[in-house]
Amino acid sequence: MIKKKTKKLIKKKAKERVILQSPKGMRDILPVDQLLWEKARKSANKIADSFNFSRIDTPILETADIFERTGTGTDIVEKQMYFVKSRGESRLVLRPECTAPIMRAYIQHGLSKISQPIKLFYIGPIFRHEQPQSGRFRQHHQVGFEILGGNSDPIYDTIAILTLFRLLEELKIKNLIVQINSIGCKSCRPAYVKKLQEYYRNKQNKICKDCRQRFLVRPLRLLDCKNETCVQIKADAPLIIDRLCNSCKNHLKAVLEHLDELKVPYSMNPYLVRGLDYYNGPVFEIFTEQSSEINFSLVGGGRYDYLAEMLGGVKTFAVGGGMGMERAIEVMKFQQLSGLAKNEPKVFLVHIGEEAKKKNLIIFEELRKSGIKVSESFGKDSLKSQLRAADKANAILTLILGQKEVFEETIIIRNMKTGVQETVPINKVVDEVKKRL
RNA sequence: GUGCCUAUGGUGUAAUGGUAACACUGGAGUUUGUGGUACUCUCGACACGGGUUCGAUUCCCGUUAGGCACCCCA
Repeated sequence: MIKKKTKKLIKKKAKERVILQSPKGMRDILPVDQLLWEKARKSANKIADSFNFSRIDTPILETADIFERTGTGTDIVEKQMYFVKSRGESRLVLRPECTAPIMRAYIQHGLSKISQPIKLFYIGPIFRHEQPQSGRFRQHHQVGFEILGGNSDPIYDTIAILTLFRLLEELKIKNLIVQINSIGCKSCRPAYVKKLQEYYRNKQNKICKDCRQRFLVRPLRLLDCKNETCVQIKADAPLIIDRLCNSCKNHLKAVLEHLDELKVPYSMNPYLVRGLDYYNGPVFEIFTEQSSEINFSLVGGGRYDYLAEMLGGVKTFAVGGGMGMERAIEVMKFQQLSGLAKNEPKVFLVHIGEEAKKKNLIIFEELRKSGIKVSESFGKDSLKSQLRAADKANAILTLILGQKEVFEETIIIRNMKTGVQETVPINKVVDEVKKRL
């Protein structure tokens, strides 16, 4: 007994360290993955630029209000927001999405007063307290494109879809398909919902528990259920695309025609709905086909003409969508499309002796200033280990400086591929290196 | 939030009721001024807490994290 206690105490003392772990569902992005992230960010910037979207950054914290006003009845807002303890009285949350904050900024800064529509894009982290899974995190990053203001021309829906589609293409992701649906507007959706509820009313005892809940709160979600009997019942349920008003019907039709002309592959998904309440009209998601391992959507979006009013602004036509960066990167890895070239050093510095090391520091600066990427392992002293390091760094040339060379004011240039070495005057080293690269 | 599965060095894997093996990686070296192959040496782990036991990395419970499904979503 005593023995055990003592032992545990010793063990405890030895292990008296904090258990360091990133919070659940939140990950470090390590150097090995940064190339992919860099690629994703660069591509987003490139696409944004070519489609004339301007960058906007909004705070990571927002007052809870703006989400609560725009997402009543949605899980994202009701169950998944992170509240931040702060000194003031305002209730702050980590943003669970970016569309509402951007609309907030649009209203707050009077962006409706400049030429419309205004095209905005963003890249940043968002936070949702949900159960992590592959492709699902509590902190994830989205890049999104929003078109605010102007009229509700279907061409803008098309551009929103096209921009995100081209971004995925730019990331070399293959087998893309857009899924599209329309969820109607204020004039046709209520009538449809009524019809849907009528259909389900006498089937209450057949559908699952969740669906009975949905029946009351969010009837559109009835169409999302994967429960076996629910799926059967769903098959005969009225579909919203059959009951759209003329305006919504024509709007959707126009978008589809544009997509046809652009040869963007799409399929109608009459069961597609959105997680947030402010959407109307066409909604879309983008998937990759064929991979059973990846069954999540990479992009989601739609039209949200009611959002501005919900936030207390005037009616503003708007459409947009976002791409999940983690998911896109996951697919890039899965499809092995990484083929990204690291910017590797061209020249490696090797020293023998203290004098040479000092001198090498100067040469390091000279080369660096003249735009040559140079690496070293100043902390190692043996020639062998330094050359080994040069090899691992994939250097093209290695500059070897020993005592003899310091004395003679020369330096050895070694071609790492051929092994050929030449001795050159040290004051011409930059030119000599450039000549050989 | 619910259910099921998992947890051993940095990575990928072993084995065991008596404190852990292998490979890769990292570090040092193979007579000291020459890398990429080979060889030698070396650093490095039983997620955390509790219980059963003479003794737990191993069995049990809890926590945490990861995976999968549901919910939902990018």
